[in-house]
Amino acid sequence: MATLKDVAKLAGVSVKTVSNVVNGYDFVKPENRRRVEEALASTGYRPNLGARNLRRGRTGFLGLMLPELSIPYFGELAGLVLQAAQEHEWNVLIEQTLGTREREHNALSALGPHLIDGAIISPEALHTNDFGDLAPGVPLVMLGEHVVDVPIDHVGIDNVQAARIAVRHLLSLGRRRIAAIGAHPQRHTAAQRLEGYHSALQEAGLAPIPDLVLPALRYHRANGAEAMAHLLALPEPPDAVFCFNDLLAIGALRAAAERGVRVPSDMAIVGFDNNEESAYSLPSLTTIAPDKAAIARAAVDLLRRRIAGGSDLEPEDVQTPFSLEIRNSTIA
Amino acid sequence: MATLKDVAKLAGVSVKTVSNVVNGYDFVKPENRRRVEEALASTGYRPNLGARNLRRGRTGFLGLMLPELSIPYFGELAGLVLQAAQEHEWNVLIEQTLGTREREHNALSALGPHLIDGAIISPEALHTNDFGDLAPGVPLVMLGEHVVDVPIDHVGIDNVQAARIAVRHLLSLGRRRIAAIGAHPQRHTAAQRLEGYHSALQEAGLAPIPDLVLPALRYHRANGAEAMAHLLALPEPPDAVFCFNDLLAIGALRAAAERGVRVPSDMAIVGFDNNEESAYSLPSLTTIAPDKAAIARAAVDLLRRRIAGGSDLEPEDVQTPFSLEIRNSTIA
DNA sequence: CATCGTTGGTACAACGTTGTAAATCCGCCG
DNA sequence: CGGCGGATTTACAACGTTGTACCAACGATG
Repeated sequence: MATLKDVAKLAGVSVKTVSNVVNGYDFVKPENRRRVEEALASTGYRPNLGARNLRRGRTGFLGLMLPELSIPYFGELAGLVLQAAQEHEWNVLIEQTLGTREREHNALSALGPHLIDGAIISPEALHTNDFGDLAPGVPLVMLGEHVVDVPIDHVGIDNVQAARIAVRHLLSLGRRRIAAIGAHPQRHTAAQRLEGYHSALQEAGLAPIPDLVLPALRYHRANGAEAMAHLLALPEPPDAVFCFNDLLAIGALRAAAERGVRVPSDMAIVGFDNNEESAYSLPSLTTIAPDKAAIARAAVDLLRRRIAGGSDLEPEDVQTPFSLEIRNSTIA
Repeated sequence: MATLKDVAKLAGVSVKTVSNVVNGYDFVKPENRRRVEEALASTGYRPNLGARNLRRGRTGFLGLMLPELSIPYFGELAGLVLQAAQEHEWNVLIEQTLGTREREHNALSALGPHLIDGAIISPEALHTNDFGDLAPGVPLVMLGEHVVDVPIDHVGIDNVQAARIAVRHLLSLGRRRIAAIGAHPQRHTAAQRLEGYHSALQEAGLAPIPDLVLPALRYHRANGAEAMAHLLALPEPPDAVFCFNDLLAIGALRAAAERGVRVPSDMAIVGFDNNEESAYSLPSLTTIAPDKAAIARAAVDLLRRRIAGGSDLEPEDVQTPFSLEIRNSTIA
């Protein structure tokens, strides 16, 4: 593997001159530039990024920590983060936390200060005090969950409002017994979506029915199916369900179909995330559609700002837009 | 950020002694070891991996190049590769090629020799001669597509046999007009699956019907829907379809439903990949299920072998197991 | 008592790059 | 022709780590 030294020897100039050519420094005699470029080409020189970064004090890597790439939302988001990072010549190191606090903790400390210039983390189980001693000095952006009392940049959507809009949509269709699937004791986003759900009901003058609010330990399809089965076994089943993500909704859809419950006529369903698959389910899924590309861009931009600007900036909380994507699971 | 030097000064020993403690060298006086460990803890020392790798000549990174993380198959696969790599203390750098030859080319040359110890690539458009000058000396493992005349390790499944089994299954159900969706002029896997399709038909003594073999430029849901629409517009539509991946099948499922064609009674559908979503579609999708975890492990193992053993090893071609997952899109 | 091996420790160089400061070149002005 | 100033090039150090070679102390061995 050719180094600057090899190229320099071949071209008959100093190492630094080669470095200058490589880095686009202006004042190099045309003759020398030509010779160097020739030598560069003939050796197939590639800069050793490790050495370069050691010297420059940057690594050129961003860390991206998320629960699981196999979850469509995160797969889609990761792809967009990769694109956004690439536009600023960053490579991305992805770490899967599997949603456990321990793994999130590990990921945060393993991607030490020297490995990455900054990190984007989508936490599920992290606690406030996990941030203190970990990765000190590494700029961090949180996605989704907003741990309030830690001064960290955050990107997300207005979950309360989004949930409210979803439920209002169901109300506008005349549904009155509206269930919710996805309550969770620890997850902040779950609490927010629940709040939006409740406030929409209240706006409509409806009393909350505790039996219609179902928890979900995980947000997978199986959990949605299970919850829907439970709802359908109630003496008075709901006529609509708001699921806190699309996977839950897809599971719910299946459980309904298995029991001969027709969607949307007997049961309207709304999801959250707008996974690609949701446009193709049968029926297609009405869902809250966050602007994932905007989230990815905002996260990378916040990191850029903080990496450039230092750590004394006020933490920012960026709210990205979303929309309600109306499909056949609510209107045939 | 603390360095070895800082720790050494604090502990009152030489830099190397600290390095020795950090790296678990045996012969350090207990007293000194204690002092060093104390200093290590109090400074919160983290080794600078860049510098360490510069010194050691390895990077600790694997490259993973695939078309798009938002495609479920690749999202799931990437997650498993991450896990397999993590077991051997490798970090993974993911590069999205978006399936274009140019991007695949770039990815291959950008993740230069110094950035990664080896790469796993799932090519879609790469040509034979793209491998020559790129990343010389970087061990490479190819997934899926098998570019035959390049001596590179390869992991995949027996596509011909898998396709044959899928089509045999349809034949065993009494279907006789069996279509195929996913033919593609360049893709090697497409050719193999087509071959399996044809050979199964031949076994059954059926003549191939060219009109029933549909191409797909991309393997997305939309392409499957489009193809199915086309099939249903034929004067004599098929009674079954073998789709070359699950996304095509999901799209086909939807197009069928939109036209009131019942699956499986009017039309049986088989997919390929066993995406998680396919167990939850309506009806659930019969599909070829590759052992993705085995693929991920095999790829990482091949890389380990080659990184350790040198480049003069014979290229290996590992075939991983698969199974036919029978669900409701073929049997109600 | 000289020698030896083991244990414990150190100084130095090197990995490949780039910033700094200093050296050299060259045309041109006076 | 001496010298000035910009253009061009260079040597050197440094980033943080670890391998190599070497030194020192010590108890045991002959």
